[in-house]
Amino acid sequence: ITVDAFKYGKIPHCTAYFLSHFHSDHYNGLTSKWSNGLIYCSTVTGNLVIQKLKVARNFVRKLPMNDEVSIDSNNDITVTLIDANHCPGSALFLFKLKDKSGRIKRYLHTGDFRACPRQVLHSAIVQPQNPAIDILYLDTTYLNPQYCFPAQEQVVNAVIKLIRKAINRGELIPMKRSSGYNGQWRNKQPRLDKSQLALDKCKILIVIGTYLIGKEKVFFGIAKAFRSRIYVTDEKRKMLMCQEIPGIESLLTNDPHQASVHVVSLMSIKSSSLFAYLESLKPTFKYVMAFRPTGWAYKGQKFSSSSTTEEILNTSTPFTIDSITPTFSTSICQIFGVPYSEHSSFRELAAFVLSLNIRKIIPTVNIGSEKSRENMNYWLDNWQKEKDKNKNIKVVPYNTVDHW
DNA sequence: GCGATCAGAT
DNA sequence: CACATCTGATCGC
Repeated sequence: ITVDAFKYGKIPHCTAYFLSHFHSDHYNGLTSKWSNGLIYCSTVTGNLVIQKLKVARNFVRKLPMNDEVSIDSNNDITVTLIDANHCPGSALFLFKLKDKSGRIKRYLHTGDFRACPRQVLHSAIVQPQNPAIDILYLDTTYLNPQYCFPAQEQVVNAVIKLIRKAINRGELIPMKRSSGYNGQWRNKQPRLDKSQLALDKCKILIVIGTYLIGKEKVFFGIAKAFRSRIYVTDEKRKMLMCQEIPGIESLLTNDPHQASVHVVSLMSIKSSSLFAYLESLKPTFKYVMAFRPTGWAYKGQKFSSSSTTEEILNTSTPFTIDSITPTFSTSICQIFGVPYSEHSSFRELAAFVLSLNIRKIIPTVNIGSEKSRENMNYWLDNWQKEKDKNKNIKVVPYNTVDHW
């Protein structure tokens, strides 16, 4: 069995190639010519592999979420897919492998994930009902105390409030950029009556930067709040159609003038491109507010190596409308980085590891340098020892199953 | 002239 | 600087 290992071509003795989610750094090497073995993944990821990469159908095995399924004739290998909360179709893989003596070994591979209580509450792994996980392969992208961004929901709500504030004003809100020069501001104060309190009426365009797949909750959330349709390219529409979201088609449009919320590539969120974009959409739009959702956008309080586990778990990360500052701001164009992450924060990694009984943890990200491996192991060892002290392991307390 | 690989930008 | 690309240059055939 391998996970996200397509760039090596045929791997000796590998009979099952698993794909955790549809991001290119994970499916790298998978092309229409693939014939090295069966690919196992979620339904959504499978749809994308067939649609986008044109991999032959008979090489793709779409697996259901949450059910334990056997992948060999002897029933010696089973897998259970758990929603990874990363991008649509992303999954954690729980493998159970029976060895020659009949003992079952459990391996949990997180792929890329944003840890949440729902995952550790899954009947296949919840403590204390389940045996220990022998090996956890962990997405350690933000396993560093400086990464303490807020919940996705909080970020989306703050963005909606910021947009509403601009609508109420009838134009963009003058804001200080985090550093450097801002362009000239006009003095005019538009006056709006109530009928004009909508994005299209005040000609404000909302632009969201995304990759091929991911950040859907940001643009669906904004579109819903302001009753706007969503402009996407035909390419992006195809990607979204693979996700089997009910009623999605009436929300999308390929006419940029028919939607106040536009989804574009993250790379086109820069001032030069946005001015040109705005110009091309005259006179439908006069202003543009652009958002780049990314994990590193948060400048909040940080933990240090002296922080106790209790501090880490109990420290919240406040995020409100006032936390949002533009990286670029003129009277017609603003760009905001918002800490909307699809990887676990440092805190969430702590909560995830502390909620499970794990024999051994193998980090899968930031493993290039010795220094970084040492730092990560420091925290992982701390949390593992913490559990040894308390003996009985249980799920770290939470308010909602959606996030710690 | 094509694909593979890599530096660079965002 | 992380992320997950995308673009453009360079290398090999």
